[in-house]
Parts: sequence; structure tokens; C-alpha cells
Amino acid sequence: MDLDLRKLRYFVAVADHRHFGRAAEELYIAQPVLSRQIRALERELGCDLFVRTTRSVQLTPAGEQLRAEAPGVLTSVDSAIRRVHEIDRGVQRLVIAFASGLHVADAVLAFKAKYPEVEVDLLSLNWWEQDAPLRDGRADVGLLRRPFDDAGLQVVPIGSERRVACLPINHPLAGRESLVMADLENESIMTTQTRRRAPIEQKFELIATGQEIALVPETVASSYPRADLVYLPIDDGPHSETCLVTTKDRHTDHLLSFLELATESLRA
Amino acid sequence: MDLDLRKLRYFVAVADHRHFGRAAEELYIAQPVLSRQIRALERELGCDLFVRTTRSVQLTPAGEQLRAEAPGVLTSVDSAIRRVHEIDRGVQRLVIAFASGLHVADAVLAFKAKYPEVEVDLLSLNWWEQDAPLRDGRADVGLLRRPFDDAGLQVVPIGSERRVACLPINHPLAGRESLVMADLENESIMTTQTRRRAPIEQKFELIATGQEIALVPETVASSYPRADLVYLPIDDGPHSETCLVTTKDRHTDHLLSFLELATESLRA
DNA sequence: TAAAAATACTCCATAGGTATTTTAT
DNA sequence: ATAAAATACCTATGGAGTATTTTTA
Repeated sequence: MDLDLRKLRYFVAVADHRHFGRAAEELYIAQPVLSRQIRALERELGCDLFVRTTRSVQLTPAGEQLRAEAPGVLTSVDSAIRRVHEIDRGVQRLVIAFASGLHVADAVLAFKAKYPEVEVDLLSLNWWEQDAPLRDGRADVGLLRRPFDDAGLQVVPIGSERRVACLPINHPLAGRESLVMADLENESIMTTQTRRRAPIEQKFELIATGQEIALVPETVASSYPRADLVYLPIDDGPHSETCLVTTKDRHTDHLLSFLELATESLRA
Repeated sequence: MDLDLRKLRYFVAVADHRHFGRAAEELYIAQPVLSRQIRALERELGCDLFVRTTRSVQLTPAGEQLRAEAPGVLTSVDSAIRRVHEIDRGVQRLVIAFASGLHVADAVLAFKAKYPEVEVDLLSLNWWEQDAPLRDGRADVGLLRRPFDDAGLQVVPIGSERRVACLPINHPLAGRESLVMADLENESIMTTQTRRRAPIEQKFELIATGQEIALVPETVASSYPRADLVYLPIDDGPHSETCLVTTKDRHTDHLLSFLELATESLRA
């Protein structure tokens, strides 16, 4: 059920040496042990990883894939443990998440100047699960755009920005200076439901091919300039509100201080 | 040495229930087993994760951090295994990596139209280790900017783009229409060596605060528009060459086909 | 005093070792 | 014929179980 990371390390050694004996030597274990562990890994995964003869050890396609995945998995585990140890040694850390297009750099600089001893990590949010990293503890504070599920979260409104219409360059309306909502009544407008969990670049691809249009916050538009899209203001269009968000528990002193600094710098 | 992912799952259950008995119930194991496993995890990590009394189970700061890290670790492992299984079932996959500012969308669309059965994944490259994902197998093909280490790699030159000078908005030269290299002879110019491994946003922060300037490819400049920076063409400035890069082994039929489509669409 | 975690003990699966056999070139 | 992986068999560690004790609110 759970992947055994020791076996994964062993697998990497065999994949790199293409030789059980020399891999075992490198791992300081006996060759038969390694043979058995790799067999066990293959059994647990339910697929062959190597094609063995007495003269050669070759990776199967699944083996190639696992070899490609291994560094990511192992470094993800190692860096997680490293951060746990850092916290245990008393290193302070503040993880700030932000929706795409929103800039927290000024607030971060101000915070770093005031609390140089606190490690600051940034985390960019996916538009489809903005609140998840706050809920599961990956982030301490987030700069989010409504709508999001704010149950159990503490929300500080920052401001609102216009949404602009995002159209393909060859769209009949693309030459206009600005639009009103009535101009768009015959368009298929992309909603939060449409194509859940696709990265924003893919949304733009859909729009560029003329299948749909979207109303995006203007900071998103200016963060992703594309030659094949135009962005037009909508005079009577919807706004989207930006908010600083934290969970209600776990309010450290420097988190509160960051909220103050960020509220000030973002409202400016 | 290797984190036991079973223990990590157990830890998450206890952290969420804040109660060993009920967590054990959820995990379908006996409560004493869970107590022992968590103790073992604490011993292996070398730090306490819970403060236990008979009336309450609270997370330590290190425990909070591990709880925050756990979802990332567990999903990274699960999705790796899922992709291995997909490959084993014969699902084809092509992972395309690209340096920031370079657009592969057109080539991807053309490729998807021709090979709808191949899964396409995109991977954005960090500027400081552009070639690493190709070497360790995370990516099959990459759109890179020179300079990079091309030993053992197959390189298809695509074209070259100008580098532009990136200056803070209040820099004495910021009002100019264009520059020549001689204008910059007294400036501290950021090199590949400067601040290794910092994300590009942090490089821009450094520039905005007036500490250094940089010569960046113009597609990078246009991907990161910022109100506090200006980008000026340099008449006699260096160019940077873009290339399609693959490893020399592992040339599948659809990889070759992607190379053709991409060469065509990118040179256009 | 009662609820809940920890301890004491069992059993068994499995990692690791050595000696040996099988296999493919 | 031989290099190298697989198998056989042993030991020890550690996971999981039940029964019981300890702890503290």
C-alpha cells in the first residue's frame, strides 16, 4: 500500500548501475538482498521494472518512468523533513500564498526588513482550490480573490479590481475600445465550473482557439500578455474582490505583523 | 534513514483526530500499535511531534510543520506511482519542458491534434538548471536558452532573441529609448553566478531595489511586466539562442514527430 | 475515578546475511 | 566457461495483536 522509500532508493541504484552486484556494493548490502528487494518492489507495484539476463539489466518503460519520478519523490520527502527539523530547532517560518497576478513582493520586503530572522516562503495558488493550502497548513496566510470558501477563515478585504473580457485577437469585438455586458450575451463565457483544475495557460489556449471567452481580473490579464489574445474593459462588468486570508487558529506574533504590513502596502 | 510513509499516514490520522484511540479505529489498527508507531516516528525524526496528556493530544510546532508537509509528500508519491502504472498500461506520455518566457503552446496544440492518444505534460524550467530535467528523465524534450551544458544532449537551434537591459524605473538611464553596452560599463550586472538558485521574481526584486541590473532575454521581460522596472533594447547587446533539446537515447516515434512540429512552429 | 495513552508480552512478516544454484552469453 | 542474477535457508528486527498498567484532568 505505502511505497517503501528504501526500496525506491535501491531501485535507483540498480537503474543507474544497470547491475545488481555493483549497485548492492554501493548500497552496502549483499547482492541477493537487493535482488529480493527489487522483486518485492515489482510485486508491490504490480509491474516489472527491469528485464534481466545474466549479461544485462535493462529498464522497462515502467522502470524508466519510475526512474524519472524518483528524484522528485525523494527530494520532496527530504526537504519536508529538513523543514520539520528547522522548526524544531526554533527557526521561524511564514508561508505566504498568493493567487496568480497578485503581487506580495512589497509586503514581503517590508516584513523581511522587520523580521530578518523569519524564513519566508512563497507559494502560488491554483485558481481552483485557493483555500486548500490555508486549510491543510501548507500556507499561513494567503492573498486570494473571491469567490472562495471562507468558512472557518479570517478574511481581511483589500480592494477590488475590474474584470476584463479576454477574447481571441480575431474575434469580431476585438477591435473595440471597451465593452458592456450586453455585447457578450451571445458568447459562451467560461465559468469556474468549466474545465476544473486546468492551469490558467490551458484556459488561455481554449480562448485563443475561439471556443470560449472569459472574464478575468485585470491583474491576471496583465500577468499573461499574449499576442493572440486581447483584453477589453467592460464598463458595467463584475468586479473581483481581493482579500488577505488566514485560518482563525495559529496566530503567531509575526503572522499578525505581516497582516498589518500587507494590509497597508496592498491598499496603497 | 528513510521516512516510513505508513508512519506518516498514521501521524496524519492522529494529528487530525487529536486522539490515538479514534485515529487507530479509522486506520483499522489497535491503539497500542499506533502509540508505538508514533513514538518510533518521533525517535526516527529526532523530535517530539505531540504533547500528550490523558485528556488531550496537541501538536508541537514540529508536528504542525510535519502535518503541513504531509499532503505534499503523500500526493507526490501517489501521483508518481499513478504515472508509472499508466506507462505500464501502455499510456503514452510526452513531457515538454520550457524555460520561462518561451511559448510551446502552438507546438503542443499541433502535436495533440496529430497524436490525441499521447498524454502531454508541461514542466517549467528553472533558469539555473535548465538541463537537469532532461538528464534525469523528468522531461523528454526541452525548449532551452543558451548557455546550458549540452554534453550528451542533442540540440536543434531554433532562433535567437535580443537581450534587453532591465533597470529600476528611477534609474538615470530609464528615460532612454535604447542603450549601447558602453552605457552600462559602470553598472553591476547580474550574472549566472549571482544569487544562484533564486526564482526569477527574486532577481527582479533585487533589480527594483537598485542593487544590480540584468540583461534578460526579451521574452522573459515581456512575460514579467512590472510597474517598477523598465526594459530597454541594447543596440550592440548580446543575443541569446533558443534550442530544442533532447537526450540522445530514448527517441520514440512521437518524440521525433514533436521535434519536427515544434521546429516548424517555433521558427515561424 | 475514569478515560486514554503507555507498557508488557506474544506472534509473524520481512530485511539482511551467507552459501549455493541456475542461466544466458 | 563464467559472470551474474536467483534461490535456499538462517537470524534479528520491528509491526501488529491482546491484556494490563499508568497517568492526569
